[in-house]
Amino acid sequence: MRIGELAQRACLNASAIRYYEKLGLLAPPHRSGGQRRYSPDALDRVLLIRFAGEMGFSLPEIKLFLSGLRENAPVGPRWKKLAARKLSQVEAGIARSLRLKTLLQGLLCCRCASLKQCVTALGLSENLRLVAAGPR
Amino acid sequence: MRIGELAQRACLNASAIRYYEKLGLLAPPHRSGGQRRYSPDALDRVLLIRFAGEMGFSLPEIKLFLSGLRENAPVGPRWKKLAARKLSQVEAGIARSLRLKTLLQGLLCCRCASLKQCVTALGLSENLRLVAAGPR
DNA sequence: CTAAAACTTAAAGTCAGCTTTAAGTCAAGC
DNA sequence: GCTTGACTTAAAGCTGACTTTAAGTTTTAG
Repeated sequence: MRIGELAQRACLNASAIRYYEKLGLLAPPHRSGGQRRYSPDALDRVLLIRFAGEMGFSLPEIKLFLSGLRENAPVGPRWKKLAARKLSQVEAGIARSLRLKTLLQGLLCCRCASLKQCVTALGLSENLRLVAAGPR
Repeated sequence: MRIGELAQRACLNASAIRYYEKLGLLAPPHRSGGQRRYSPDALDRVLLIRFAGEMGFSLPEIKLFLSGLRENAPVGPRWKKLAARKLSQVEAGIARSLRLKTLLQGLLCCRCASLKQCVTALGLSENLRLVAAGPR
């Protein structure tokens, strides 16, 4: 498989594949006449990287846990630890977003004469601190 | 009030205040010997900007709705429209994060022999599309 | 009066995750 | 053999919300 086909199948730009390789997330493949040729396994790998990315893991984090990933190896404690940490981050993000939602709904429904009044009427200085204490 | 005091009271860096001024979110204040001097109202304005920022509005968006903000003017339809849009974005983000949470929990609890098996066993290619269809 | 702290500016740097550009090489179809 | 499209590289550019830097000015405390 050439890089263009791999990219297309993974719904990525070819430059992203090269970028992953440069970062060490993807092993340098065989080359034919200077051009990269990929085995079908590479697609799995790329999809796994994308999947982890969608889960909110950064590329260095993905590199970290893929580096310990052997073919058919059990899901290790390192991965579990990372995933648990990410889970709590996601939960914190949800909690924060729910507070935001409540605030936005409050602002949308209120009948204050001005936005400023509205903000103070809702006692947002307290909520502001809660909202500001987001994830990451 | 000098810029340092304003910044401290708003829990910001002074450079952020100057940045807001440069973007047109904050009116250029009086100057004494070339240095900015702020009225107490400026603090309200800055806090309102920060608050909107915490709500997920970008600085251009904030500029847009603050530009129509008059002292004690009623909350206008423009603001309502922006806020409603932001609300739906926040809701979409929450929905996405909840799916992520479910997936992470599934991955953490499963007993698959390998991460790759696990990912395919959970039918993540479908969820992947759902998760990928996030806000923004 | 002096030293330090706070201020001024424009421009460049930071972070992530890529994309774009420039200038060139390789492969495929006719 | 020639054209077109896919590929190669390193380096620069993009977004957003600032921060940092460098070099200079003003204010304040002692």
